[in-house]
Amino acid sequence: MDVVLTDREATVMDVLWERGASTVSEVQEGLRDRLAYTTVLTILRTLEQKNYVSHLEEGRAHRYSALVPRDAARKSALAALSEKLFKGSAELLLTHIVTDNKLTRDDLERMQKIIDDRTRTRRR
Amino acid sequence: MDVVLTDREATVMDVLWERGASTVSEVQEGLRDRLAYTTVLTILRTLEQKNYVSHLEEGRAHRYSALVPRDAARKSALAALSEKLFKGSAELLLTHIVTDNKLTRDDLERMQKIIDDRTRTRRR
DNA sequence: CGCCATCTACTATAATAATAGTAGTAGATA
DNA sequence: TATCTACTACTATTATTATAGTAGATGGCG
Repeated sequence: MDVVLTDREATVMDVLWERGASTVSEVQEGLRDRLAYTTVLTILRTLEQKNYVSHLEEGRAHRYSALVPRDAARKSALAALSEKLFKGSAELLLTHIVTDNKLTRDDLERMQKIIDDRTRTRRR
Repeated sequence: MDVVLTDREATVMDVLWERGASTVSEVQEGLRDRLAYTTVLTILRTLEQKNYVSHLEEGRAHRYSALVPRDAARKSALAALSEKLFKGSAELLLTHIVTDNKLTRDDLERMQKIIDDRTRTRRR
């Protein structure tokens, strides 16, 4: 499943992923930027149209919940970026991450471990 | 410097990065998708307006060249994605890459080596 | 030297994103 | 029960993206 989110949509999905099913007001409160109530509602509608969220009636209000898992969104976005600027190569992408000068030796060691673990649990 | 490219813009920049300075026709030929000449021109204009490319007159034609290096675009895009879906964490991002099931053991080992090398040449 | 092909400049259009206002409804409350 | 207020539905606006057409200029060729 391909999950394509705009920046703003991602921030809204984040609220749903973090808090779970939420009403429009709750999402609005959960956002860092102060957006109009109707703006938040519009975004949720768009997301619903894309089938990324659904809602249940709850009294007069609607309670929205994420239909797509965060990981799916992450995976899609990574794949898209890799295609767009890294010739579809995960390795090239990783190389860019690890050659980032902001990373400390500690960061690198933790990354090392992440790959280590993965290599060990990998079946082939 | 922040380099934000749309998908299509990225494919055009790719041609410039690969072939070096090119005329509109050359870019058009270098693109996988067959776009109208004027479409390619329009995209180059947009990129010029964003200061990502510049051009020199060459006879009646213009020869466009990239002003931003590919690495800068990659870095910007990675940072943006990390912010958007990975809470700004490079590690989280990396974790997602390496847990991708499409990666073979070989891929992982090469990644391992990339980090190894980086760790060794790292000053702190 | 006149015409044609090639180029740029300008304009256009449909789609999507980001943001929000207005109208109308229905539950809660005084 | 009448009113207020929170909530959704619908509409609107501005910006950007993606794509391309038309007009006008110009250089090369026959």
